[in-house]
Amino acid sequence: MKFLKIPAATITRLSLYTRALETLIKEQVTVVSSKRLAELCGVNPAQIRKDLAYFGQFGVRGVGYYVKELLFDVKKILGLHREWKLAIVGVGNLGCALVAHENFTRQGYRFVAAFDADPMKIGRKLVTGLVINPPNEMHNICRDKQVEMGVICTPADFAQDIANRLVDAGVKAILNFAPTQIQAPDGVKVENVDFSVKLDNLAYYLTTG
Amino acid sequence: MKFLKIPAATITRLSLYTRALETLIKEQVTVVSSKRLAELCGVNPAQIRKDLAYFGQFGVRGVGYYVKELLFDVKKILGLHREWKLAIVGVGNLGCALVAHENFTRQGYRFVAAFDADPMKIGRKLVTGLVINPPNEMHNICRDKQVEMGVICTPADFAQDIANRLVDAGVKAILNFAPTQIQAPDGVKVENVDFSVKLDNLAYYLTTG
DNA sequence: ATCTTATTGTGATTAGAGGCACATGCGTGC
DNA sequence: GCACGCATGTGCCTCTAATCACAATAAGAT
Ligand SMILES: NC(=O)c1ccc[n+]([C@@H]2O[C@H](COP(=O)([O-])OP(=O)(O)OC[C@H]3O[C@@H](n4cnc5c(N)ncnc54)[C@H](O)[C@@H]3O)[C@@H](O)[C@H]2O)c1
Ligand SMILES: NC(=O)c1ccc[n+]([C@@H]2O[C@H](COP(=O)([O-])OP(=O)(O)OC[C@H]3O[C@@H](n4cnc5c(N)ncnc54)[C@H](O)[C@@H]3O)[C@@H](O)[C@H]2O)c1
Repeated sequence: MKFLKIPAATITRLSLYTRALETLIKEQVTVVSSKRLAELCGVNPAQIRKDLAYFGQFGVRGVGYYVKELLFDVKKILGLHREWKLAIVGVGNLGCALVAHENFTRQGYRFVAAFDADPMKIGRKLVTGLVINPPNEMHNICRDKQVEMGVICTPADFAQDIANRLVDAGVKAILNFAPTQIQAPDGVKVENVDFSVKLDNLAYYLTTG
Repeated sequence: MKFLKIPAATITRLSLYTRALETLIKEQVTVVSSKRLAELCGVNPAQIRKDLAYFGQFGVRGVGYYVKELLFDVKKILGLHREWKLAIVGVGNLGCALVAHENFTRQGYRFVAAFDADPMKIGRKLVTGLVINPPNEMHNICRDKQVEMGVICTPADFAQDIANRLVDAGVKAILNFAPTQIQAPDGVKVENVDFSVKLDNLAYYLTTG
């Protein structure tokens, strides 16, 4: 089981499952069937069972899944049982919103470094107390603070350069908000968050049906 | 051709192609091969040709695609040849960043209405001059201003309620930033933008490889 | 202890998307 | 005006992912 290649879509769904499970916990639900969970997540029940089957057996036949246990297990699979250290590059409108967002902290994502090229911003403190540093210190600071993930919130033109610096600083995972395709060497994972693409999808839908 | 079912992934890629084509125009490139475009977008050349083939023939054999023409055609396919009217609900950190974002305007997405439940915010003007209205005026204002897409930037607990109101106001497309699954009737398209899911993907990658 | 009921885990099946490879056809040069 | 080179458009194949359907099995009732 462990050695099968796991679809990327499965990982994405696992993330969704953790959310649904967290709301179930809030609602004091202790046991959930794949059917019910599937409804909450908008997927097929068999899909859930199969997704989980990649990693082992977590349910009880005839009963379902114990919510708290399953949440624990899925979080562990995803690597959410520990804290992750992030750096943000580009503390503009979007960057500030991200740093301020307290859900991330709750989930174990912590911003431990911030960078911006704007001389007016360097040295200033964010609401969280984080000091903004110049980009040329990225290498040293990221290594010092053991940054594991980099978040790019600069204009698109600089994104590739920033990515290179992050990689150079030993960062192996990048979340890119700039609307551009970033090249990274093997062993470095890049995820893009792209609002306009989503809007374009909606535009297409409204245009064509 | 026109009547085949078109994969969602194709639409997403078309959006990527428009970006690459726009940068090519900036670089004064007039003709591009599927091979070159594929490199820029990080996809397979045949994929590009196939994606375009769903909608017609746009290239010249032995030559490639005329950049400007192709951009025009792809934009038209996506419905980006016109302006779209958006409403934002929840003008917090993220909501403000979105409204302030000038790329959207450049692409033809225009925020024509803003809503927030916070009494301190109602009546205030955003940087764009847009006035913040209370949620109970959503129905009338959206209809008045002919809002076509709704953007949800409220905390997750309120997202479904907001979505219902938007649907009620005739909005047929919703971009949801709240980390929750939204139910909408047939004929209404919901797209989710979910940062934490992307972070979770990175966490999984760093944990498992 | 056995039967019933519910729901998992999974092999088989179906659907679909991506990639290959070649025939098609346009432009250029001779 | 003809031949050659080059990149498109597309049929076919492969591979992957999603769904179905059922056998395995746990809990509770009789
Ligand atoms: N704001 C949005 O809603 C939104 C939506 C979609 C995409 N994006 C993308 O996210 C990115 C940031 O958007 P924003 O609205 O925050 O823009 P912004 O202009 O408010 O902020 C950009 C920040 O990056 C900094 N910066 C510029 N060059 C830099 C460099 N080389 N190194 C470090 N920092 C640098 C600037 O000083 C500024 O603080 C852009 O690529 C934008 O296209 C934003
Ligand atoms: N900020 C981020 O980086 C980030 C990242 C991921 C997800 N999100 C999600 O985006 C959403 C907004 O995030 P944010 O950081 O802007 O939060 P925020 O708290 O800064 O803003 C939320 C806004 O919504 C308003 N609001 C609350 N209830 C409302 C209602 N019923 N009707 C209308 N408005 C209402 C609030 O008054 C506030 O202005 C949240 O769901 C959050 O989880 C944000």
